[in-house]
Amino acid sequence: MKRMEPLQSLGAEGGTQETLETRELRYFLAVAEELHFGRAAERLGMAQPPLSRAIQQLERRLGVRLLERDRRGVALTDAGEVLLHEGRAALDAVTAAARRTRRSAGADDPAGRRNRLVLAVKAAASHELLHKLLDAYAAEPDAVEVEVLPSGTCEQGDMLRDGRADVALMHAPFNSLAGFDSEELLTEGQIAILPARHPLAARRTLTLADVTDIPDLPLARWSRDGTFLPGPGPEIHDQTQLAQLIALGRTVAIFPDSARAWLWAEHTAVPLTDAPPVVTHIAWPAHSRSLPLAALIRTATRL
Amino acid sequence: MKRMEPLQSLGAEGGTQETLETRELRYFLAVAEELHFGRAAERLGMAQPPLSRAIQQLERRLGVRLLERDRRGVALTDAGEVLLHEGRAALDAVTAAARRTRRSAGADDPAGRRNRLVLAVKAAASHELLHKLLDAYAAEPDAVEVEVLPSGTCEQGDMLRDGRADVALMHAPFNSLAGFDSEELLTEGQIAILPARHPLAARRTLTLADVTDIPDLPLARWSRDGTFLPGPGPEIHDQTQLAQLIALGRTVAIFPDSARAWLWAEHTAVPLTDAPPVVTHIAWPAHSRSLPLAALIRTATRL
DNA sequence: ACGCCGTGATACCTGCGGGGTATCACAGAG
DNA sequence: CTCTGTGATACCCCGCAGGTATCACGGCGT
Repeated sequence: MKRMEPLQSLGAEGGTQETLETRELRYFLAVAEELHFGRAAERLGMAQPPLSRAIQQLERRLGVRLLERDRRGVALTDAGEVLLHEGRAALDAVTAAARRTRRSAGADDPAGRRNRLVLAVKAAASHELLHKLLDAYAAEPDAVEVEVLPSGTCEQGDMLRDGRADVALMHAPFNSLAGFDSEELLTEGQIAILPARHPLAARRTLTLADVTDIPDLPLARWSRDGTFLPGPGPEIHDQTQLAQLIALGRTVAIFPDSARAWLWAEHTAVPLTDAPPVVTHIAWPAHSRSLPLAALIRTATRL
Repeated sequence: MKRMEPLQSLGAEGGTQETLETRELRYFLAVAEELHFGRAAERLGMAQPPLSRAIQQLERRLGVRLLERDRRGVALTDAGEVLLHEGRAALDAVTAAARRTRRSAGADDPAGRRNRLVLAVKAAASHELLHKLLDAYAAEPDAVEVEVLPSGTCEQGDMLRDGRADVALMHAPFNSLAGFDSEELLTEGQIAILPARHPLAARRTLTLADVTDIPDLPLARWSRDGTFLPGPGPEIHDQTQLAQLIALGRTVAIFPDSARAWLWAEHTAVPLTDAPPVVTHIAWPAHSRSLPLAALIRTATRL
């Protein structure tokens, strides 16, 4: 019955060898994003004092000053900025690990379907391609369930990073493929979608310059994570709304060729000669080792 | 003085919403790698019973069976396999966050040099290129300190992943660039390095087939994370040792062109006509936002 | 000038849970 | 049938995460 002595050697000069806990990362990210201990604590569902203490302890453990407290709010130091970025990535990786583990056992699915794949797609984009892909994959001998997860404007990358999705259809140059493996699937030109009655709708082709500066037809602005870039055009939340506004002659929009699939009678599509081509890729986390995923990718590439 | 009630709502059906703690990941990885609770506990510097409990609790929290205990050791379930892979990546990301944060404040450097870059290179590869790169970068107006970190055979990727390095020189197809951003720097052919006295050393060119099956000259085997692939050739730990063995007429080796820089008098280099070209890339974590890093990359691309 | 907010920091307390030791249950080997 | 080595249980303890109460203090309104 010899009890083990404390054994926390704790190097004399402030040993900071331990790896961070995700709790500490969560706390720091909350503070770094809010730049306000009170609000951060509220967001975390805890009181402010323990938060302050936890951050201090984190700074001590890292031996690095992360925040400049200025008696009137908080500012990030350079090191804090680094931890904000790196910590986000790390936390995403941790939640991805949990999500994918649960998914592989069907623990996050009401029907308990094991080992399914989640495919993130920009809502209503690449309908044609998606349809063909799903059909072709379903015909494969060892196909697993594929759940199609519609994602907001540009967040397929986030979904791959934090494990909500296993694989995504992404559209260069709108989505960044940085950090993922990917295969090219389809290249298409872009079209301007105009009200059929508008004079420009009669043209055979247009240029970007033609479309971006039409006095009576300001270009629509899409929401990007809830906020809108400033500009004259209407703020668009979903595609139906956009389609209606175009039909009413209030705006123009630029889309890849495949958007012709959902045009209305009051719409006219005119090819843009100088718009950059849109390349649809299938993308997945670079470290993935899933066999069903590999099969899906193989199917996609020989589409 | 109203005390807050417990408030841990804990969803009726076993709420498992929380994000994993890195401690749990560390524990699981240890067990999953050792496939033995006792050894894993020892490696973690703790006793076995708390480890068992922690893993059980992890399984409960995820709602997933990770290990098949079979009264004679332990086996991974499918879900366990997933968590092993994803968890490694996640843990790497967490330690990378800590390392890079500390580095950006100079907290991990005896001299306390802030904001330096760590460049991982395969020891003694691309001498020429590396030299030019460092010189060119040092001449830049806002250059920071660059620490050159020699890395073992193929672990530059690991070093980028876990934050020991910020940027690396990698050699396709030996290193996998998956998951990183990269720019191509240099393409070179490969040469066979032979003992000067060997008959084949007289040839102008050789093919892979010529070199791989020479009865009296078995191809050297490099150590890969401490172990060696089976084969007849000598086991090589470092380049000097290899050079000596070649000089003694005991083995052949295949290297990129730039290896000519360190040849001895007793060596002869013969171009291989059918060896795949080696492409040296500069690679960095895709999510990196560091300005000094961007400057280094810019310098590298215009060599 | 002076109290009044609102900021983050401190002081102090409590309870959960992470970690320890002792022991069990059991499967295979001798 | 014991002996050995596996992971699981039982039980205990104390460290620390988290709570409340309060402080120190910089702006700011009147």
